[in-house]
Formats: sequence, structure tokens, C-alpha cells
Amino acid sequence: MKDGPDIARLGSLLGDPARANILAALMAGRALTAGECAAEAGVSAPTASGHLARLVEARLLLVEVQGRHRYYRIAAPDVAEAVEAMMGLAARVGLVRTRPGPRDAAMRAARFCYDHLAGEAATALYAAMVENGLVAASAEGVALTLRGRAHFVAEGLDVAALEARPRPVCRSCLDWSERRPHLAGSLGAAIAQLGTARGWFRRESASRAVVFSPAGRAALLALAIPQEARAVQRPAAP
Amino acid sequence: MKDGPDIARLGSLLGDPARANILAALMAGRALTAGECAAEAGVSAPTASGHLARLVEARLLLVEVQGRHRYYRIAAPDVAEAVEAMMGLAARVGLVRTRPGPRDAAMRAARFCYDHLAGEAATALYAAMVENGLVAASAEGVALTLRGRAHFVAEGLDVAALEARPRPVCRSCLDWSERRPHLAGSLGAAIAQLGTARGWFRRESASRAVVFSPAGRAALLALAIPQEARAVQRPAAP
DNA sequence: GCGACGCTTCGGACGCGGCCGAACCATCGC
DNA sequence: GCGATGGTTCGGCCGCGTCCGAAGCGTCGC
Repeated sequence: MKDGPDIARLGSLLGDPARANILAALMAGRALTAGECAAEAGVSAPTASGHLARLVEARLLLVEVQGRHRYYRIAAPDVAEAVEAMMGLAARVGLVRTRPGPRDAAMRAARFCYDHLAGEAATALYAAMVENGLVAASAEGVALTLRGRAHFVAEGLDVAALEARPRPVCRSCLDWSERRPHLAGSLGAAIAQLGTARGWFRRESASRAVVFSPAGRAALLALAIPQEARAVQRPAAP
Repeated sequence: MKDGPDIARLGSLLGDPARANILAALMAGRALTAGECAAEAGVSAPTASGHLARLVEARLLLVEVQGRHRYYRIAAPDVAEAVEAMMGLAARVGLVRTRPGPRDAAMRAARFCYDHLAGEAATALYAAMVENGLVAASAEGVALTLRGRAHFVAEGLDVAALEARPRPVCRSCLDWSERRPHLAGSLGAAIAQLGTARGWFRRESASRAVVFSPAGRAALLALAIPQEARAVQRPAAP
């Protein structure tokens, strides 16, 4: 045989649709009960239980017992990273599931992707941010512009704190439902936090779906409008 | 079902030992004939042929016909990245093959991992950089210290340019042969470029292996020694 | 040309692994 | 305590996918 890590064992672990569904559901970062995992994966409870046990044994997942519930979650960031890498690759080479229909309309509209926003609202926000010169997308990746930096500082974000962390401030993340990029990185996470704190939206309990408040969606999208332009637009609005 | 990329298809593609062996063999960057792939994978020619066809159809591999030979190679860098991510994860969670012997000594000593250095020399460099306070490793990740920043500027690296790019400057990347981290990120790439430009080492043609010049290895490792300490050490050397 | 070689396609056998129903165990509410 | 609920273990069924031998197709050497 060969030296090196047993990529095949890991691959076959991720290669089962039921397990992949479970992993994808847990990618949102929150813990799910065994029953919820079974529902996500579309298999019976016993089947899901077996899969979960294998994933835990492989140290990809962690269990936390709470009363008669068992909460499963991704064991470590590098697990999420590897799954994310595979998702990106799968999307690029065109390995997309056959029925990409809107299983859950709310999920397609807006959801959490790990710690930042995804879905239609998020891709629209990203496009508007690029359009308005707040972030610059290049072949290298995506970066905050000087204009964008000043804008988000004025919006109350501690951009300097974000820049001090090793995590990239801006990253584009391919949206699976939209097939267009949305904003990830620490800025993406900060925006998700900001919107939650200001009551624009909240996370649907035990799900990744995002529920907007009446004015929340507009408030979020307005984040992509620079102050000077907004001063002009505001009086124009009804 | 769900929306999103078909991570399960991709996973099951990588989840077969024969295919994983082929991928791992091709990770070295050079193209292999179908027969060589079969030998690497330890299966018969017909079996390997089937696997190769599936990998090509999934766009993970490319074929190049040359006379009566067929050369297969990794289709794109992101395929290698995903495989590398899986190798790192598999190594961390302890999924290692039974016989981890050094199949290719040169590859274990030093190689390119995407655009930065990996292998024994790279992990030693990383350890020394942490030891000497040039980079700081924390739970959050790894970051360049003020001291390290000044050091690399003095070494001739345009650190400000690296910081301006969206890509993280420092990232730790788990080395699959060493099981210890080495430096990735734009700084890791810049160091690899620097060493190549200064003739410390060069990339083995059509492979990921690194060939050091006579004094190259020492010169590379000296990069982790801060200037003030080096002034003391130099006269002490023979 | 003809054989040798490299590779692929075809057909059939085998085995691993996923799946569920039923039974079993643990915890919660009352 | 007692049912109800959530989760896991067991047993058996079934199907997909891997594997190889044999045969077919193309290319190279002489």
C-alpha cells in the first residue's frame, strides 16, 4: 500500500448520501438532535443512529447528551473546512444534486451558512456591495475597499478588530441554492451578528433558515448603500 | 432531498481505496499512464481503467493521449486542494493507513503543497518561527507578530502588499507526512517564492518534490532566525 | 503486413454496506 | 410508580459497486 492518511476511509464516510446530508445540515454550526439529523438525512431513526455513531467514532462529530436528547455537532473547524472544500469542488465540477428545487422556500430566501448569511438575500447583498464599490472582487479573491471600510466603520462595525484576527475579513462563498457568491469571512459573520442584534432577522429555532422582521430585509440590503448615496435615496422613498 | 452540491457523489468517488490511491499518486503533480495508475492502486488494468474513466467523467482528472499511452493527471488545483484538505483532516482524526513508511524520501523531506512548502524542512521552519516569536499560534489560528513582521520586511519581503490582499497572511496547514503544521497563507507562498528566487531550492520538474541547493536548506531554516540572534550565531558557525 | 503491447469494454460473480422493523434501554412528565 | 418520548441495538433483506478474466480495439516496432 502507500503511506499517508487514509483518505479513502474519510471519503467513503462522506460518500454516503445520508451521512453527507447530516454533515451538510450540521454545517450551519449548530447542534442537532439525533431525530433532527434523521429527518434531515431522510432516513429512519435507527439508520441515522448508526451513521451518527460512525461519524462520532471517526471524530468528525461530537455528541453531547442532554437529558434524553443527544445533540450532535461538527467536531472541529477543520472538519467544516474540508466539507466546505468538497462542496466548492463539487459545485465547480458540476456535481450538483439532481433536484435542486426549493425544498424549503424560506431556506432558499435566506439562511445561515456556518456563521454568515446565505441565500437569495445574501447574494443580492453581495452583488450590491460589489456594485457600490464597498468590496472589490478580483481573480485573487475579494477584499474590502477603502470606501467600504469607512462605510462599515460608520455603520458601527469594529473593522480594525476584524482585521487583527487571522481569519480573512472578506471571502466569497459560493451559494449552493443561488450558484452565485455571497460574503463570508469575519465581515460576513459580523454582518450576520449586526443584523441579528438590530432585530432585522432572527434565526429560525433549530434550523438554518432566517426569519426577517417586517423592515429587516430592506434594512439588510441598505447596508450595501453608501451613506452619501443613502442621503439622496432616503427622501425619495415613500 | 436537499439543494446544494452533491458532496456525497464526490465523497464516494474519493471513498474507494483504488481511486484514492490513484488520486494520492497523482497528487505529486505529474501525469501517470493508466498502467502505472493500476500498479499504484494495486488493482488490475481493467479495474483501474474503469476508475479512471469515472474520475475523468467527474472532471477530477484529465487525460492526454500520447501514442498508445494514456496519461492521467489532476484536472485543476482545487481538486488537489480538496484532496489535501481531506488528507489533513484524515491525518488529524487519526485515520492513517497501516504502513506509513517513507515511500518517497524526497517528497517527505520537502515538497510543494499548492504554492507553499511542506515536508520535514517546512515543519522545522514553522516550529522555529514559532519558537523565535516571529509568528504566534493561538486557538484562533496563527498570526504574524510585530517582531516577525519587521523581520520579514528586513528580509526583503513586501509584507504590506501581502496584508493588502484578501488572502490570509498566515495560516497553518497540517503536514500529512509530518503530522505537524507548516506555514501556509500568502506569507508561506512568499517564502517559497523567495527561496526559489534566491536559488535555495527549485521545484523538481513535473513533480511537487523540492530539490535543495548545497546551502539552500540551511539558508531556508535561517529565515526563522531573527537578525539580532543571527549576528551572534554567525561567528560561532564553522 | 504481423505480432507485441497498452488500454478499454463486456459479462458475471461476489461481498460489503445501507436500510428498515422490532425489540430494548433511558429519561421525562405527571 | 406509569405511560410517553427519544435513542440505540439486533437481525435479516436487498441492491449497488467492485473486481477479474476474456475478448476487442488501437498503436507501435520490425
